[in-house]
Amino acid sequence: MSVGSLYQYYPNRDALLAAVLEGHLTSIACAIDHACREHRGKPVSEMASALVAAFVAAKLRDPEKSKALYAVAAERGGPELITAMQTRMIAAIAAMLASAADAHFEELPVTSAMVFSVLAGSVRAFLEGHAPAGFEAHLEGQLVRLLTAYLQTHQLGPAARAIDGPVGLKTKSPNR
Amino acid sequence: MSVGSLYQYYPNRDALLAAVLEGHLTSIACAIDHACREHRGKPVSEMASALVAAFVAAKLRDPEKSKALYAVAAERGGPELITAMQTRMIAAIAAMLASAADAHFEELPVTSAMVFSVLAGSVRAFLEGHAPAGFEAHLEGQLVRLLTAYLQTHQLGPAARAIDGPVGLKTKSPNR
DNA sequence: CAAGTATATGAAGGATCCTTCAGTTTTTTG
DNA sequence: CAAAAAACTGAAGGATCCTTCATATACTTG
Repeated sequence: MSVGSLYQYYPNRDALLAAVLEGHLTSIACAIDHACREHRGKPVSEMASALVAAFVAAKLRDPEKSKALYAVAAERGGPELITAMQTRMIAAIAAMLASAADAHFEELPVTSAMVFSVLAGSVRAFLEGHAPAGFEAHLEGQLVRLLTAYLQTHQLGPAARAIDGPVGLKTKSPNR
Repeated sequence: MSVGSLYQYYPNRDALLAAVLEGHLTSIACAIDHACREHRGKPVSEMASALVAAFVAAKLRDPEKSKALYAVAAERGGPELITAMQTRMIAAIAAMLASAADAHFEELPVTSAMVFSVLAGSVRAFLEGHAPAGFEAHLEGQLVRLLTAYLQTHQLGPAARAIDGPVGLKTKSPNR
């Protein structure tokens, strides 16, 4: 494909890159949407697994593309697109979390945003190659462990989680 | 300061930006180093608090600068600098974690890298403005909660943590 | 198959950004 | 204070990248 042809489909460089970025983000948002809808009402550990699996699979389907688009994300129009898609994904996560069988989230928006930012941040660090060698094998497993632990921090008290909960944590303010 | 003067101190644009980036990364690495050394032998919850506090404070000291440097980090020379500094910080975290009073880490390099990537990723997401409004107030607290929960996933069994441990988790493979 | 339409191509023009350097200002020295 | 050294300045030159457009190719239609 030649330079001139591109300008027949997009008015300028920014529009072209924005379109590519939008396609990429949309496919990821759809994957997250789907995973979240499929796992409503499940325990948080399953939610964490599903979310991590969906996000990692979507991002690593074409690692080169994902990586290259990080540069585009910072250019004109990028931040707006990202914010919009991110809002959508965080909403999907919030809807799923709200239905958790074994946890209740006092500050759903904050928790959802946190979950998403951890997912996106870790995968980005990995893709940009800053991660130590051999990290790929551990990424998904560690993310599941991390998010499960975080979400279980919000677990319901002994009375409510009698059905299937593992040995519990304190319900609130876990540190200090 | 004029354009010409800059070229009296740096041979070219890349060298100038690399110097600024290096200064920034060094100050952050020092903050992490210090926090890690100060908290050896402590329980993991205190380690998490200290790490989060140090990293967040260092990154948010000059938010505009931190944010602008993300762009530089992707340019020529950036990735090398980042990788070097990151290796240093992950090593510091590993040294601290290895001395935890209430936990043992089977795969120290993986866990340390994970902790760092979560810290860096979340703060970046926040700085780039993709985070929802009012997230600033929650960032630090949520990060502490998240990392504490993750690290406590590696807690020693009932026998070994008799000294001060809270109600424990399973020692290994916490999900599925 | 000829004429018409849609799409493809890449060299040339223009815009933007990096770098240089001749001349000026400030500081130091004897 | 005069002379020399050091540091500063910004317009001009050069390099790189974005965009256009005249021309070529491929496809459609009657």
